[in-house]
Amino acid sequence: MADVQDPQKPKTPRELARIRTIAQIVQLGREHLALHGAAALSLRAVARDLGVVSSAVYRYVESRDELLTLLLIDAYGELGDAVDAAVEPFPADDFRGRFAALAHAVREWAVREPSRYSLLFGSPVPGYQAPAERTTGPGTRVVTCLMGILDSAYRAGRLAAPDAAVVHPALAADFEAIRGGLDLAVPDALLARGALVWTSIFGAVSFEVFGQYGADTFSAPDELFQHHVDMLARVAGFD
Amino acid sequence: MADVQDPQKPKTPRELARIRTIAQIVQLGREHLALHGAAALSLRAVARDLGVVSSAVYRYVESRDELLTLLLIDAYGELGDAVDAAVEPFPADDFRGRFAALAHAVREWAVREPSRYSLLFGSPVPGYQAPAERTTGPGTRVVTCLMGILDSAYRAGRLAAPDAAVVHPALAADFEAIRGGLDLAVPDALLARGALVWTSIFGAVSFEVFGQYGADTFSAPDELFQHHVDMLARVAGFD
DNA sequence: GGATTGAGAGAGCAGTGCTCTCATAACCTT
DNA sequence: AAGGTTATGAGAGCACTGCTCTCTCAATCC
Repeated sequence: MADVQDPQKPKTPRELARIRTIAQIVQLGREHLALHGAAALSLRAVARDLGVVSSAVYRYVESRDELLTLLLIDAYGELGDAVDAAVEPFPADDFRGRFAALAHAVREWAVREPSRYSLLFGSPVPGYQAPAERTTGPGTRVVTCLMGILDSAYRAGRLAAPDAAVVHPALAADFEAIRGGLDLAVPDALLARGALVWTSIFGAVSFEVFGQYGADTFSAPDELFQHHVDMLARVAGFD
Repeated sequence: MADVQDPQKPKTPRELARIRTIAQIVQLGREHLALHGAAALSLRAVARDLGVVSSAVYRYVESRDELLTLLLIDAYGELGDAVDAAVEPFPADDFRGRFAALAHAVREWAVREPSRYSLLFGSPVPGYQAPAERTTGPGTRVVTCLMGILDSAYRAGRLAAPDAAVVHPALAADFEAIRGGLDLAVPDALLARGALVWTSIFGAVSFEVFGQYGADTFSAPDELFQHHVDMLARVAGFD
């Protein structure tokens, strides 16, 4: 039997049909997610839209949580693509520009896809725990990109020196692991600054998307975010 | 009939019993919320714990959303109390200390009550819209406290001057409204800095509570947050 | 004491996730 | 091409959800 793991699988028709059906389910799930939100995502409703009885869907998707995981990966991928596409046009040495592009790309995607952003960065769906081994890869694309920009700027000598604040020794090992994992050169203090900037971007986006600012507190959210990004670029140490 | 609005209502026994029952329902809801999370909050389960059939609960609580609103207000109140209690012991002119106390109080409450923190600052529960007129009051206690600290520091001349970044004119009206509403004196640029610090604190707390940092990326989350607060105090302009 | 009213029970509707069995059609092998 | 295998979908069913309705009864008020 030749069912050793050959990378070029011949794909029987049945396998192809299966893949197509799963893609349809994910697509429908994506629409339901965008329309009604994560917790309202119903396998039965997806089945109805697929023109099939609910139990049939379980042939393709193990459970509702499994579908959520698929949609999670799907959304992480799109966000990562959006960020990459926004950063790429800027010259490699325009660190500030790339940083600002990243931040605005995150925000724009979040505003465009609030339900999917909520799935990624909102409160965890109750009873659902994302399987780390399948989601950490796509889930770390944005922070990897951000840290890459910081690191390049540091290597180019274009990142302001760390301020007085000393990084607590208990964090040294963690930072060293991050540095190793992402192949970075930035010292601890700058890495900590990067982490703060990272959380701040998502804090600002989440406040806006989740409506924490209040109904009509800010009539010009674009300009508010722009200003935040300006300040964060300064915090990060760009030029 | 003397049912004009007299502030000292005599409280008939029935009214008292009703209030007691509602308090019991909220208490049970709080426990369910803490244990199983917001979306898993079930009126039927609360009814079971109350030793009563589900329809009976509807005599006291209009709907599941109504119960969520009660729990929302409840949680906002507790968070506000925690923050106030943490800030209060510091001398009125130790602005940096009060600021740090506020930040740590938020984080500690969030870590202690992740489900309730999620209800307040996580993705909105699907299909549920918090009634602004009942939640904005308790919901703004923390930011009011923060802005109060900033404002006091500013009035005392203990807040660093704003950096070069110019605040976009489109934001002027919004900032003016906030200033008026909270009776503040801080100029736009410092208010914007305050907003950034505010979102950054909650961004960092949310990342930690919602597990966005990754499973065991940081072995010393306390020290990481401490460092973030140090940096944010600098950003805010304390001393 | 009698009328009123509020509380709880119970049935019921429409929806959910998920499991099971059964028939059938598509597929692969000989 | 025939026959065995298997993936697929249907349907029933269980336990749960929110919520509505009606009915009964006891507590309260006058």
